[in-house]
Amino acid sequence: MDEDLAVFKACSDATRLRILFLLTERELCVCEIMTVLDMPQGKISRHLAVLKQYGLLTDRRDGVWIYYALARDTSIALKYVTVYLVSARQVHDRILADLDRLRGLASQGRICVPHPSLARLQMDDREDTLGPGQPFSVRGEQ
Amino acid sequence: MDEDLAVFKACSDATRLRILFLLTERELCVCEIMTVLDMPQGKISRHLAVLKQYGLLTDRRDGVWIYYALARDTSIALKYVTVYLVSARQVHDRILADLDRLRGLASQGRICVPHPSLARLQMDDREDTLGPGQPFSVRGEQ
DNA sequence: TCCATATATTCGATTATAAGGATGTATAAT
DNA sequence: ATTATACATCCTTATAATCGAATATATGGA
Repeated sequence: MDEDLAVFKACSDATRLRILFLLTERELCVCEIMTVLDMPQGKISRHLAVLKQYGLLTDRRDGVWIYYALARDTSIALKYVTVYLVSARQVHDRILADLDRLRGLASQGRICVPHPSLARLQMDDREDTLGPGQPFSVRGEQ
Repeated sequence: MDEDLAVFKACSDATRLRILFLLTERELCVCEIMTVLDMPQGKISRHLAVLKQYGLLTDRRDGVWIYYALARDTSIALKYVTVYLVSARQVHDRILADLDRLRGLASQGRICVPHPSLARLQMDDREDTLGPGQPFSVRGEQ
């Protein structure tokens, strides 16, 4: 219950919501997020700390970089919020633009890019939480 | 997107979350909610106003009473939050207790009770948003 | 050891949110 | 008309969240 409340508090900020949407793509380090969102580093770090404290994120250090990823199964609310994120990411223009920028950055290799062997989370697994025939279907992407 | 954010803001308060859980049972008037939650009327009214302003609730006047009900299909986030509410309401002790008190009140006829012909929302319809075999299945209740 | 980079944290100011309590308003009954 | 009920709203205070800017920490390499 309190964890569920924490999930909604974590999601009740526009910047944090955009970060969460980005993290449905794959795990990301701070510099990738701040570049995509074009926001100062301190701001991103603070929001990541909030998200982690509320149990939505895990982090993993790889040398200088710290990669953040969506946590799994830490609360009932997070389960449904994750399904929401995966389903809604192709609906909102701003999120689509964010994801485009993210993919553009990675392909240009302009900033730190995680080792492909380590950086992939099978986020698409989480579609399975929804039954077939959903209005905001995830199939057909990528 | 902004509507989605509004939904999460609306849910990021313990009192409002408890109100939303209560409203998965059926539409309710203010006096029912304040009695079940044992909170002052002004506080409940203010939270209901917030929920309505954020698009989560509809209201309907019936004489002296104003009945609030969960809105439907006003945003993507609300769709998933509603599924969450229906699925999680039998998991959290505090929510179970709230719902028990609500049913107890109604059966004792101690406070205003909506006309049965008007007061029912087919909230169980919303289970259909989830596929079968969910961890927090709704089937088996009532 | 010294430096550059990536990230975290602190500080102070601003703004947002929530609560209690008092008051206002509509409705219904007498 | 008056009164009671159900609800909304305003005001004030207290607390918490957010931000920009600056500073601190940790890592890896020269």
